[in-house]
Amino acid sequence: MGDLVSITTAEHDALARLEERERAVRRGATIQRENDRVGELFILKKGVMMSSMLLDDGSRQILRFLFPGDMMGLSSLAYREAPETLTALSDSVICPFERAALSEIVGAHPRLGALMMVYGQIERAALTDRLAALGRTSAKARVAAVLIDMRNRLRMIDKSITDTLVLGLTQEEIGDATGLTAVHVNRMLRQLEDDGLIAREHGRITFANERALIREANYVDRYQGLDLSWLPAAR
Amino acid sequence: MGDLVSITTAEHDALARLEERERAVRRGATIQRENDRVGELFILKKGVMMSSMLLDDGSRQILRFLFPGDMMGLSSLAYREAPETLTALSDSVICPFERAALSEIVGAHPRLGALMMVYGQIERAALTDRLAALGRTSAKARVAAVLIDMRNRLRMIDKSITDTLVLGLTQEEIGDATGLTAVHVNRMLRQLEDDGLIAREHGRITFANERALIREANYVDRYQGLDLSWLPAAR
DNA sequence: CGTCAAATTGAAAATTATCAACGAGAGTGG
DNA sequence: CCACTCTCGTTGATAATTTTCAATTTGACG
Repeated sequence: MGDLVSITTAEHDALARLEERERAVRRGATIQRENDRVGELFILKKGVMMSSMLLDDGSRQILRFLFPGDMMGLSSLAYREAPETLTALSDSVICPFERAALSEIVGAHPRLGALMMVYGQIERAALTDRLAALGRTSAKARVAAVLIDMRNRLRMIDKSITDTLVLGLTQEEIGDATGLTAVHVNRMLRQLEDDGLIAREHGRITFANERALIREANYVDRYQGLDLSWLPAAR
Repeated sequence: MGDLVSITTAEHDALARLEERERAVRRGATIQRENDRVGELFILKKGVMMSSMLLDDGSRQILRFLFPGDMMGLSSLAYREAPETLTALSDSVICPFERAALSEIVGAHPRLGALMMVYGQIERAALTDRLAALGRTSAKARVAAVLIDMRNRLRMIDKSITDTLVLGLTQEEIGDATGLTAVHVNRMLRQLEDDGLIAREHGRITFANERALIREANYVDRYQGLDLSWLPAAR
């Protein structure tokens, strides 16, 4: 949240209290399973995770990739049972906390409450972008969008990333995020490569023509264009 | 919100202040256009509306259908420019209000702030369900899901609706919501009819086999299974 | 070196889109 | 009251996209 607006010491301390406890999570481990009774909320401190849903026929839809600083399991605020599954894509560190801790913070620091609403709207915009992508864009565009999104969000943690990245996703995972089969993801990656938009060597992807890739993907960066001028003063 | 939890008089009055101004909107009219500078937020008081996005190639994705009681344009809380378009599907009445009004309410009534977060999570779950549907279910299932969802949400306003409803959507609109063409929506409706799951006569749809329809659609009602026991006491 | 998950490729099948035509019903102006 | 027009729904034929199935190949790692 500190990336959105500058935070006072008191606010910082309040947020830090959410991160008092830490828990390491291994790649592949699930910390919240769909339809299980919900428990804690989490902040992702280190690593990459994903939120997903499983359908009756066994297929999986990845809803969102999660990066350090993201809050996870907010559905506990509304539901008795979790609507989504949370799984680590890399070895990660999470900070579990209670719903009550959130209530307290928002009570004591109204501006942080407002920031959470902002955070919620950014997430919402990201979800609706993906909805539009799944509903109305080609397989190639959807794969391109995942690549760009991954790059941008990884860059928020590690500024050194520019046009080359290690995805850390299998083609099956890309397929589960884009609503495609792993086989077709493979073909789309090859097409993007043949078109000269990307280059690949061992799981490392280079953006050979970033502008064209962004155009191909219909990509909009939802961490841009924010307007936080209305936020209440810090207290 | 009063449907979620019982509301005190003070809370009720605070919310009523958001609905002081009213504005009638004609079917087809747009009250917020994508990429336009955002202005007010709205509560839908009467009628049915939709939120949608337009893609570069001119195709449209309907993100969500909106019913009385829904808040609209919350993206103004985060963005300078609107990420989605808001359009009336029937003659409607909306109540515009300012961001500041929301801040005040949340400041004065923490429990209403918490309820807004709950509301946000319900919306989120609805969006992720649709994401999974677009990514991983068949055309027939997606069309069935729209029918059931419409029925359930209309029933929240009008309890007399049980197994028959007037959709109020063209097949093109159903297509824009499900990521299909109008032609294919037509064929899927015919299939659902041939399968004996629904019956149709003039735009009126009857659920002939509700259980099978829900199974076909993979439908989960996100207004069920809420847990609001953690909410702070009213103040 | 052996093993196993992941990536790659080809061929065939299934799903969905596109194109084109026609019909039914609702308003509109003469 | 009668063309006329327009949107919406319907249907058939064909094309494009994506999946499925079945092999291989590659690379990482014990």
